[in-house]
Amino acid sequence: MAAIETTFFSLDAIAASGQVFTWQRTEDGWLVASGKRRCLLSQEGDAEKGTVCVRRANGDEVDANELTYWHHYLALDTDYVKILGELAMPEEVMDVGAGIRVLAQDWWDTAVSFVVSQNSNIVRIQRTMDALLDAGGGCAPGPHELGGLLANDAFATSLKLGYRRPYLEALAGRAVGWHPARLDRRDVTLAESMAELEESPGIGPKVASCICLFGLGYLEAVPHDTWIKRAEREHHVTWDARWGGIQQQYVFAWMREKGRGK
DNA sequence: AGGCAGGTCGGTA
DNA sequence: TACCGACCTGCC
Repeated sequence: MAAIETTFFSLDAIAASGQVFTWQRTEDGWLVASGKRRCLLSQEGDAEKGTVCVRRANGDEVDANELTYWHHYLALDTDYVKILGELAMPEEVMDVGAGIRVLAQDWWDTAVSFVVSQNSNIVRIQRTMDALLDAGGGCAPGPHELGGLLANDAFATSLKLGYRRPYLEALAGRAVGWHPARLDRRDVTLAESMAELEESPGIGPKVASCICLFGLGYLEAVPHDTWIKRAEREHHVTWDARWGGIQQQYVFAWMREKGRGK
């Protein structure tokens, strides 16, 4: 099986960070879906120094092409030693978030996940996404497929989307034969991508910034959720212009860890 | 028991 | 522009 030496990397920390809802825990690792691809990931060692094993979903070897894809997906082609060094976050924040990286997810996966996520909680979001992954044969249903699934009233009701259902239907309809311009051109600004996404009902600034950060590679995008607003209010946090999104993930983990206590 | 959860929308000032 | 209540659901 393909093995990758890692530093500043933890599968468990990433899985718990609330940035991805297309991972499912298995006996000895994670069954991961991204777009129409799937793989099995496991890790030995810890966030500071470890080894990640990449296999096909059926346990077989991956070829070089697939390995390159997952290497990028896991942000292992990004220099976190440099970035974390320059972000210079307090040690306490670094410790709580140890091993978190911002994944390079499939944009559609993130669009579906974060429309589902609005005003909800992580347990519930994951349950809905698990049901969608199952319905999609292990991968998130594509736009056309999702539209069909949601048109089935019994299935749609079983997802318990509440008022998010029409939002997801609108997203599916809009994304048939369409994707953000960012995927075609590198020169699309964050503001332009945000505006483009916010044309879809149910996508506001928070969800749009999550899609931009997790699914479109804008590492400067900072999703403003309730925890982050509190961090700004109570701790006067400011955001790095280049990697604010990475910083946000660490602050998010730190705030949630602190919030658990009280 | 009931506030709150990785928000967004439409209405009001 | 800025603020407010409503909104499905169910965790904690």
